[in-house]
Amino acid sequence: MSTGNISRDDLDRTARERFGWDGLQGGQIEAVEALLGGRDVLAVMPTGYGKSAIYQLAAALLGGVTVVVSPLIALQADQVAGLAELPNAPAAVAINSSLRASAVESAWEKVAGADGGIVYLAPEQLAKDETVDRLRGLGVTLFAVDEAHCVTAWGHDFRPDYLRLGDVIERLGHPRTVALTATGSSPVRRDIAERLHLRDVLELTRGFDRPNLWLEVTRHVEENAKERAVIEQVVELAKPGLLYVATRRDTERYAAALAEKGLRAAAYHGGLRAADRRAVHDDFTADRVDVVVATSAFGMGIDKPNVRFVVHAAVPESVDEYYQEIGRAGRDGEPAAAKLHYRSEDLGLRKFFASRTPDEEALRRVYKAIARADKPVKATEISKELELSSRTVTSLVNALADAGMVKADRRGSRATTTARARKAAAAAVEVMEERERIEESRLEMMRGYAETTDCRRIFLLGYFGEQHSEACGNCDVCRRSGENAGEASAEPVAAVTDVPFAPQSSVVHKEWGPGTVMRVEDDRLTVFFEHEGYKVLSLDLVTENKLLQSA
DNA sequence: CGTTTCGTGGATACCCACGAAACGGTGCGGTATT
Repeated sequence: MSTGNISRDDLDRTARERFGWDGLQGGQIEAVEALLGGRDVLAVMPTGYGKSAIYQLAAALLGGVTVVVSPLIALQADQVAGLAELPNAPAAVAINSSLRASAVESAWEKVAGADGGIVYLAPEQLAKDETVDRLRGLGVTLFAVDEAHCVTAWGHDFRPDYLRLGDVIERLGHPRTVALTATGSSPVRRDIAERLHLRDVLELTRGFDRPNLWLEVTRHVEENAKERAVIEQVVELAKPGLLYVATRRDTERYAAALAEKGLRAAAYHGGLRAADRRAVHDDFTADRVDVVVATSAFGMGIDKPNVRFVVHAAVPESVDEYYQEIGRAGRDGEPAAAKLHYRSEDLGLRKFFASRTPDEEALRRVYKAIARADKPVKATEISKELELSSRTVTSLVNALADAGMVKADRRGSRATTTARARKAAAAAVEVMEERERIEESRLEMMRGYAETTDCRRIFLLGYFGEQHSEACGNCDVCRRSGENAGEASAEPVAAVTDVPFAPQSSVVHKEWGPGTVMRVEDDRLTVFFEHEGYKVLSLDLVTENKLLQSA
């Protein structure tokens, strides 16, 4: 099929005739046009905005084989089922470990047909040479990465195959690539674009501000008092809603407490059996429960319009994650509440999850084991030989790879330098420490949100690189300042002008190196430094000591 | 980093105080076992 001269009418017609969609939104049209024109696309749009339509429509117009990388097998199954119901949508299959060998064969045959089709794969499938070779044989016309923030959030030691998607894209001859996510601050977006090796990328951000969400933070000193307040609040709020907690045990505890108050409450976490998870998901979708009490496992693929609240009993790991989680409320545009219960002690658990205390000794041993072999060494071999857990080895190998000391793929790891073990380990330690600094700075920004004395929406949008100067009037801070002024409307914050460093501009710090200005206030700057993470700088000190140069 | 659980010592209180140790999130795939 021709890719050069497709008009918007053609797009609309295809959307209607093949998918049964009534109309396309602005960002969707631009994204599809860019893909047809051969550009890569990074689309940042909320769930429910129609991100999947972008690659589905492009797949139909381009023909051939489209690969969709998606993190959860359950989501893939839903997408495949959804496409199967449409009159003339492309053939779609999901290939994963639940299929028998014969089912895998017939799935491949289905997309190898004349019109091609869509193959949903988890990144782990693409880590196998067999899968990549097969795709190369078929010829991939479009590569889509759904929930693309997983590349940064999950790649380093949890699901390392995310980090290797960039290489997979290269090995497939770099077909046009689209990355889709519902949230992502600009450092996250940049990381996605870099890790996936996106080229000539069109970045589209749509539907970011959510003015119908009421934003509120309640601070607590005592854990018990916090728990009581959370339960009382959830009982009061209009249903249905979501309560996010920090641990699996808390999901059970809070759900039991809410049930005792007469609510239909269900606990949800990653440790539940697949069937139970599915049941909670379905019950929530069908309004058979009032509240789901969940860890961060609950959320992806939830597209429910009438969620009236998202309450957090503890802080999540970053503002990126927080925004993603509260974004599940009020999709219907009606008023909804995003309420955070904050104890500074709760940051401790997140700090623990972010900690990556590098073991230099273990790094040296791992590097030696890789360097002395004359062929690639697998993580499991290293793990056995050195009596380290495979998780530990994976994380150490990834650090060595990020430091440029080894090259890792599915066959195993090879040394790429002749550096001595001591030097290689030191470089990897530096990488791990840098990652920990960045993670902790992201957490510090979450503290910043919880403790801010300014309009919460200005803070959130500023974190995502959108400079707003007018207070929103729909958060607890604005309401309080409105009351103090004896006025209904909040005091507008003075617009910041005449600042030498504009938001999103690139700068270089004397000590911390390159960074991007995220937010400008009248007396301070928030800058994201590539190797340090977020830092808040006093504007006076920056000016006096010439700490920052424009880059 | 903070909270909960466990073990011990000392006490005789219908077990308490204290310190050490354990635990804490996100999912894929493939193999072994019913």
